[in-house]
Amino acid sequence: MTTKKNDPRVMRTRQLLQDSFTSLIREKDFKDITVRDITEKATVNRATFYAHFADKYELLDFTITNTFRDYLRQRLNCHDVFNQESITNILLIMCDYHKDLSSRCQRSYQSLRPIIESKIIEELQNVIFHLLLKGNKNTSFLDDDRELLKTISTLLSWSIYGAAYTWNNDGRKISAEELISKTIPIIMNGVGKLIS
Amino acid sequence: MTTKKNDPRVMRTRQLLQDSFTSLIREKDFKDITVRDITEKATVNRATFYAHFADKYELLDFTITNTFRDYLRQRLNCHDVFNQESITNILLIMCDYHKDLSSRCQRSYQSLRPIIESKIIEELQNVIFHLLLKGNKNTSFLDDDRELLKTISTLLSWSIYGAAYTWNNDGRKISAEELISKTIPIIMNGVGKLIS
DNA sequence: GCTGAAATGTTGTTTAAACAACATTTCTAA
DNA sequence: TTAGAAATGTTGTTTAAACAACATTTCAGC
Repeated sequence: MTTKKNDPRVMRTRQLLQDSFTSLIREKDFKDITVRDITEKATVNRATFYAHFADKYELLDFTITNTFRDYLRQRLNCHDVFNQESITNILLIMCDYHKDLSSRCQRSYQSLRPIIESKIIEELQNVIFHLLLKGNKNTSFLDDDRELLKTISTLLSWSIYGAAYTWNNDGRKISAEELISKTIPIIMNGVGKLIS
Repeated sequence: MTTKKNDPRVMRTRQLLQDSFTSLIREKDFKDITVRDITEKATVNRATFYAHFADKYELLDFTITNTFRDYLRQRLNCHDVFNQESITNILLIMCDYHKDLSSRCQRSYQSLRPIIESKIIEELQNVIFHLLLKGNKNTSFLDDDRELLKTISTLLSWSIYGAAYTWNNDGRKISAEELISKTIPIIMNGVGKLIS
């Protein structure tokens, strides 16, 4: 079966599985959720599950990537360019995201973290990279330039993710705004000269 | 295609079509709703629509019957027997139903009425018949008895439907409770001696 | 450790949904 | 009135979902 991912049936099935999973993750720890649970709630045959995902980890990846992408899109202005404002916004978004996730997945937040971390950062890295690209549209594009932007977006995505995660995990002892005012100068200092 | 109606795919498709239709009926008059509109909103192929329903009228029937049945089930105690209390309750339910329907289908209420009327009454008739049956469980069942109960439920369903419809359509100049106190005595008088 | 039950994957077959293409009817506006 | 656009039905083919049956792994309780 060479599942065309634009077939309405395929999209529906994936959506049903994703919805079912998001609903289950509110109630149970990830490790206690079985494939059977997921497919039953989704009213999808178990064999169909395996036609789409290797196992529940792959569905987790899919779900996390999707919802996080939506989350970003919703709160990011599509005309945004890389600057202090947009990076500040992203840090704020990441703070909220961790806050939301940890409350929405009470049962699983800790066990999920190591699994989803890389996906989130990857997505974040991508967004930042594209912000950087847009800011440099007119300049000629040597491979070296691209590499530099890649490096910057890697560093930024990890540091922003890490800052927000640590803030949330340590109990949010300061406000998100305080965190931002402490963190952003350092971040922007680091890349300031490179991209001006 | 001999559509087994307990296949999850079949149930899902019908539900999607029904939901799409209920949503469209809020916005548009029934006559302005095309089969294409329905299937597009439901993300179901148009040909699939015709595998389930002959035309939009059949979907209307299906939807009305379904939602009305749910509406009744929700507000009717399953232990109810035929008596003044349960019939009063049914009249009240029918008043609410007409009130709801006329507000929810502003665009179509008048054009829908003649089409759905028979389905609603049929359903109502069924419910009342079963209430009557339960009340007479122990007595021996001659065909003549059944016929009498049939006749009673026909009369009651039409009169109750008619009373509620007229009340709603004339602008609800009295409260539902007033309507009930005026109507129920007459209704119960008519059948009173027959079923005691 | 051993056993049986539950969960996980896998496979072949059947069935319903998607799709494209077509003929027919109904509307609409020039 | 008439041309063409849109909506309605219909059909044959392709594809994905459902299903049942199976082997394999995991795991809890004895």
